[in-house]
Amino acid sequence: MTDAAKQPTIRETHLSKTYAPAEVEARRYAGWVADGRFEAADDSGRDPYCIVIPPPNVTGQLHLGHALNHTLIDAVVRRERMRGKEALFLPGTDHAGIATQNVVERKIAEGEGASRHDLGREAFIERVWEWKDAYRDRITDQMKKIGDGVDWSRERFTLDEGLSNAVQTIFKRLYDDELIYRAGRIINWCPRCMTALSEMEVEHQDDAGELVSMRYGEGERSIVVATTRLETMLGDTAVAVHPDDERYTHLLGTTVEVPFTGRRIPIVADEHVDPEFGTGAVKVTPAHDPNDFAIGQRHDLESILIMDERGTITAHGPFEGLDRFEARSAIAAALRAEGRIVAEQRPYMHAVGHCDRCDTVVEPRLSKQWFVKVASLAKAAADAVRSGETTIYPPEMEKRYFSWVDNLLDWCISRQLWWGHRIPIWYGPDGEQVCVGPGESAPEGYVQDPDVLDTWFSSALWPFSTLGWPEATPALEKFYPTSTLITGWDILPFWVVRMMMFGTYAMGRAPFAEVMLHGLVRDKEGKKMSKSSGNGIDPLEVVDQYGADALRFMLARDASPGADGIASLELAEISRNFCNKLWNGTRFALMSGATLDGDLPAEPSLIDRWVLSRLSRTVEAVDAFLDEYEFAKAMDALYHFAWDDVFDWYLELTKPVLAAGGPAAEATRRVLGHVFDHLLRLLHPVVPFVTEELWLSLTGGEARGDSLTVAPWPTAAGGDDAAERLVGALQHLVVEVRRFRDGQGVKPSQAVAATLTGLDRAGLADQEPLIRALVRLDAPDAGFAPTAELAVSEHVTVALDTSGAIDVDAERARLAKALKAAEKELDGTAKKLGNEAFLAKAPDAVVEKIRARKATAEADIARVTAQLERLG
RNA sequence: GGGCGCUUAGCUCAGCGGUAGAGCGCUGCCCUUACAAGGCAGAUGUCACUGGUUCGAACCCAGUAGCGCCCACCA
Repeated sequence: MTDAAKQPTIRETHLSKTYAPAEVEARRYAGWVADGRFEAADDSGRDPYCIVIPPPNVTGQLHLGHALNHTLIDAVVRRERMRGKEALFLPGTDHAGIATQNVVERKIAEGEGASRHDLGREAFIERVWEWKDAYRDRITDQMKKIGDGVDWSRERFTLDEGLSNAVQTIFKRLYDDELIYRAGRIINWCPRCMTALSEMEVEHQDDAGELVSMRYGEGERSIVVATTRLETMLGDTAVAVHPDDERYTHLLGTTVEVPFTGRRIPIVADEHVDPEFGTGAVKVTPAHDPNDFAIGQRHDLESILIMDERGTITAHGPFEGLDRFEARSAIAAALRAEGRIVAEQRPYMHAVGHCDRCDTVVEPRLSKQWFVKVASLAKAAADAVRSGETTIYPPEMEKRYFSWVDNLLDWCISRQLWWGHRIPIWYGPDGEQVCVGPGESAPEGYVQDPDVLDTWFSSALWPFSTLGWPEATPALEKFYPTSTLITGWDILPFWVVRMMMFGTYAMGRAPFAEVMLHGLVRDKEGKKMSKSSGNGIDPLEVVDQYGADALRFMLARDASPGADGIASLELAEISRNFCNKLWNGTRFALMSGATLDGDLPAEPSLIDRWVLSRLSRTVEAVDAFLDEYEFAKAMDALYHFAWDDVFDWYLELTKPVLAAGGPAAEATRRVLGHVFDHLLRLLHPVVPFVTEELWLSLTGGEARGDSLTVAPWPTAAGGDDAAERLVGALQHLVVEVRRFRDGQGVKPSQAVAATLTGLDRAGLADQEPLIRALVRLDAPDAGFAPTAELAVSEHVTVALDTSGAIDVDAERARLAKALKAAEKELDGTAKKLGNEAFLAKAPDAVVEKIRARKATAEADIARVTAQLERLG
C-alpha cells in the first residue's frame, strides 16, 4: 500500500484548529435563549424537575463560589432536561437587607458626604433601588457569560411585588397563629449598623480582651466579681452567687454599693453561677447580658440600659458620653484609683461576638423586637429530614442540620433598617396593634412599625414564593416541592433550615426532595478565597481567558458533596486544554467521516466492540456518580474515557481501518459517530458550549433546529468483557514494543521490519495490520535478519531487525527491571499460597486470583529469563 | 467546653479488607497533517505514629501527635 493510501479519507471541515470559546459562547447562549431552550412549561406532560437558585445578593458581583454553585445546578438541570424532564432552573436575586443598605450608605457618604438620614427614608430607598437595578443587570450578565441555563421569564427578586405579597401573607398567617410576637429581650445589637441581629448573624471570634476582678462593698461585707466588660458595671443590679456556695452564705440578702452610681444592689443566690469559676461571684447586668437578664427575671431585678444604640454611655455620672470601649478603660482607671481592682488579666482570650456584616463587636442589649416562635416550625423541619421526605447530601451534614433545628432559639426578625420588607404591624394611638394582611389597610390614625424584616425572612419563602405563592399558580402546582437544593454548606442555618421551616408551615410539605451542600472554593494553597486576602479569582476573568466551559469543568471536576473545591488559573488552563482536546478529537472524527447515518453495525469489529463497551461502562459510572452529586468522580470518569480511551487509543486504532476503506471503514465511521455523539451528550451538562458547537457539526442538526440541550441523555448498552480483555492484551503488546523501541533509541517515525508470532493464540490474529501500524513494524522482506527477539507476552513474540547492533545494555536493564518485578510478584503470591490459613479462610475467588497471578509471574520470569540468556 | 473531619508520590486529591492510583509537576524522545493547549515512554510512596482485630489492613478497632472546620451565655 502506498503512503497516500494509508491516509484516512479526510473530509473538509469548517472547524478551526483550536477552539475559540468567546465567539461560540455568545452566539450559542443567545441562540438557546431565543429558542426558549431553558423555558419550562407549567402545563406539559413531562415530569417536573426544579431547582431554585440561591439568590445572589444584589450587593455586588458574582464570585467563584457563585460560579461553582451555578455550574453544579446548571449541570444537574441540563441533565434532567436531557432525561426528558420539564426542567426549570429558576433565577433571581436577593435584596440582602443589611449588606446592601451598608454598601449604598457608604457609597453616598463617600460621594456626597451625606447620611441616609440626610436623604430621608423614601429618597434613600429610591437610591438603593437604583443600585439594585445596576447590580442586578451585572449579575444577570455574569450568569449568561458562565452559561446558566435559567428560565429568564421567571426571574424574581425578593422585594418584587409578588414576593412582598408572599412575605406579608405569611407574616399575617404566623401572627394569627401566634407564632410571631413582640417582646423585650436581650438581642444582639450592632452599634455600627444600628440594628438588631439574630444569633446567626453574629460571628464568635477569640479576641484578646481583659478579665478584671473588682471588689464591691467594704471590708467583711465586700465581694469580688470578675468581668470582661467592665463598663457594664454601671448597669449592675445584683451580684449573684451559687446557693450552695458556703463562702457567701453570710452575704445573701445583704447589699453592696455599685461604685460611681450610689446604687445599692442585693447579693442573690442563683443556680446559674459556677462556683468554680473566678471568685464564684458574678455581677449581674440584666439589660446587657442574656444570662444576667435571665437571672434578673428570676430575682425580679431592675434592668438598666447604660448605653445608647451607638454604644455610647448614657448612665449619668463621670463616664456619660464616652464610647463603650473608652468607658471600659476609664472605669478601670477610676476603680484602680479607689483600690477596688483585685486582679487584672490581660490579654484574656475569650469569645466575642462580631457583626458578620461589618465586624463591629456586637452589644447584647435589652430591646423590644419581633420574634418568630420557632419550636413547632423547627420540629416540622427536623421531621422532614428524619422521615426521609428530604435527603441531605452528604449524609454527614445531617448532623449539622439537626444540631441547628433541634436547638433553635426564637428568631429575632425585626431590623432597624430601611431597606427591606416593612413589618406589616400598625399601632393605634393608644398602643393597640394590628397586623395588616395583603390588600387590607390599617384603621385610620394608625402608624406602621418603622422596622423591616430580616432579609432571611423573605429568603425562607423562596422555593414557593418564586413559584407564585400564595396564589395557587400552575407553576406552584407543577414544581413544588422542588427537586433539589444545591447550595454551599455555610448557609445551612441561615437559609436551608428556615426554608424547611416555612416550607413545611406554608405548604405542608418540605420544599426539597434533596439538598446537596457543596463546599467553598479555595485557592491552590487551600485558603478560602476572599477579596480581603487578595486571592480571589474573578470568574469572568477565567471566562475571558479560557472560556466558560473551562471555568465550569474546573469547578465541577473538583466538586463533591460537602467538600471544598480548588480553583486556580493553572487548573483553568488544564480544563481549557481538555476542551481543546475535545474540539480536536471531534474535528478529527468529522474529518474521518464519522457519521450518524444508519444504525450501528450488526457485527462491529473488535475495536468497535471495545469502544462501545467502554462507552457503556462510562455511562453507567457517570449516572451513578451524578445521582449522588459526585461531580468530581463523574468528571474524572468522563475525562479518562474521552482522553485515554477515545482520543489516545480509539482514534489511533481506527486510523488504519478508515484508511483501508471498504465496508469495515464504513462500519467504523458509524461507530465513530455514535461514540462522539454520546460523548458530547455526556459532557454537555458541564461544558455546554463546546459540546453544542461540536455536536451540531457532527449531526448537521442546526438546519433542523436541533440542539444538544434537548438531545436525549445516553443510556448504558452493556459491557463487553471479551472485547475489553482482548484489546487490553493488544494495548499491552503495543506498549511493550514501544518501550523496546524507545529503549533502543529507535525514532518513533522509523519503520522497522519485524515478524509477529503467536497472535493467533492470543486471539489477536485479525489485528496484525493494526498492531503493525501502531508501532511501525513493516512486513519482513526477503533479506530479513532479526537482530532482536521480544517475548512481549505469554503467547506473542516479536522478532525485529533494528538495522544494526542493538543496545544490549539498555535492553538488559529493561529486562532486569521486568524480571525483578515478576520475581517480587512470584514471591508475594507464593507466600500467600503457601499459607494454610489463607487457603482455608480466604474466599475461593481470591485464592483463584492469586493462583492466576502466580502463574503469570512464573510465565513472565521464564520469558524474560530466556530473553536475557539470548542477549548473552 | 462540646461536635465533625483530615493526615496516601514534590503539589492537589481518589482508593476505605485481597497486586498502592489519578491529574499537575518532573525526566527522556518526538514538530508522526486532529490537537505542541499535543504524542510516546519513564522515575517517584516505611499510605502520620503506636498497639490491636484478621489468613490478609492505606482501608476495621483503640490510643498518640499534628492540622482544619463548625457550634458554645463560664462572668
